[in-house]
Amino acid sequence: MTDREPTGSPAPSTQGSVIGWALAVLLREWSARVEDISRDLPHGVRGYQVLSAVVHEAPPTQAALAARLGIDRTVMTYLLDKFEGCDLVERRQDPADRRARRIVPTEHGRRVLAELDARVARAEDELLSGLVPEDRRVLTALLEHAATGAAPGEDRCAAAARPVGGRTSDTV
Amino acid sequence: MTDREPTGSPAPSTQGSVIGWALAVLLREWSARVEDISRDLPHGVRGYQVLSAVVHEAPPTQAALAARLGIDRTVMTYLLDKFEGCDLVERRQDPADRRARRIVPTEHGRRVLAELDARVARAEDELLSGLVPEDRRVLTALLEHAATGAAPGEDRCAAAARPVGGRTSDTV
DNA sequence: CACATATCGTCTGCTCCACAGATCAGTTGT
DNA sequence: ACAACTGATCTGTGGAGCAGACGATATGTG
Repeated sequence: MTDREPTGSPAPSTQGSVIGWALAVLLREWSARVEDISRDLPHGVRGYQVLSAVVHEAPPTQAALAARLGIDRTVMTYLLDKFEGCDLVERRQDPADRRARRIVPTEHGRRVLAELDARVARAEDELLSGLVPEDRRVLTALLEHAATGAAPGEDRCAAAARPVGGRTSDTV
Repeated sequence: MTDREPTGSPAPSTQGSVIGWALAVLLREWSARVEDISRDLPHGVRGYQVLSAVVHEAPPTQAALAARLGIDRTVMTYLLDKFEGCDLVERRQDPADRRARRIVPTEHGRRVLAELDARVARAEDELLSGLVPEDRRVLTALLEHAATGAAPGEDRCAAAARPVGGRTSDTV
């Protein structure tokens, strides 16, 4: 009986991890909408993310693409298989390194993505309809900045400064 | 071969959906860290979210809890089974409606969550280490606001004002 | 040049988890 | 009292992801 509750909500929802819940809710809603939009793509949301990364980021290799999206290599394999089958991307042997495959979008893939991007932009705008446009821009900018800083491969060592050992074992 | 597509799009600086990628990266990193922290809990990250919701939000019924976290009812059942087995929560029959179970945390559950919350707070702070404290607060506030507005069940009708019909049929 | 080691992509087997459907218990309306 | 509904649980199934092994290529070393 250390903390005897005052019978009722002691404090509003300020305590606890708001971030985790908010991220989960937003990503779930975003995924649901984008899933709805990119229903024709082989793997729905994931397919959109892959195609978007291929076109906009132009990752040098298949592994780099997988790493950026947090997808396993083996998954990326059969994912791109279907993409090739749908004439959205092509696998070309990199002449410099014949092990690697360069993933290049086809013309069809570009057109499809352009259309999807437009619709996704609208969906995102609707998703954040609770915020005034100014706040939407701020949120997007901060989100991108935070994600860039938190993405694996950026500055891993910063995490080692923590007292108790956290996630220093699993991720190599 | 840079995509020069003068069709409509004025080619904004960072085209493509930044939001989706950023949300995915942040949630993935958040989950990895919280997974590491709440390794003793039955279901890792999900377990933390459930326990957190039970304590902080005190949802009236099991179904409400599931809805808030976006978890299926059937999943919630065996999830709470393990939680009861670990003496973290209790299922009590609601005297008003004997079908419903009130999920109440045990004293042990409260203590465990308090400790986890502290560690998660530190992890979140580290996750957003790329932002200055001021921006962290802004991001958290906007995130919560956006999630509250976008969460299903809050104001669904606001979405119905859109021109083209999008996901107005599937979700209950 | 021969050899060892690392990387890239693919394939295989396994496990685990989420969703659908049926079921039981209890409530509400007429 | 009966029907219709909701809350929670149980069961079966399918798919998806991960670990591990494998062929192909590149690179470093003596």
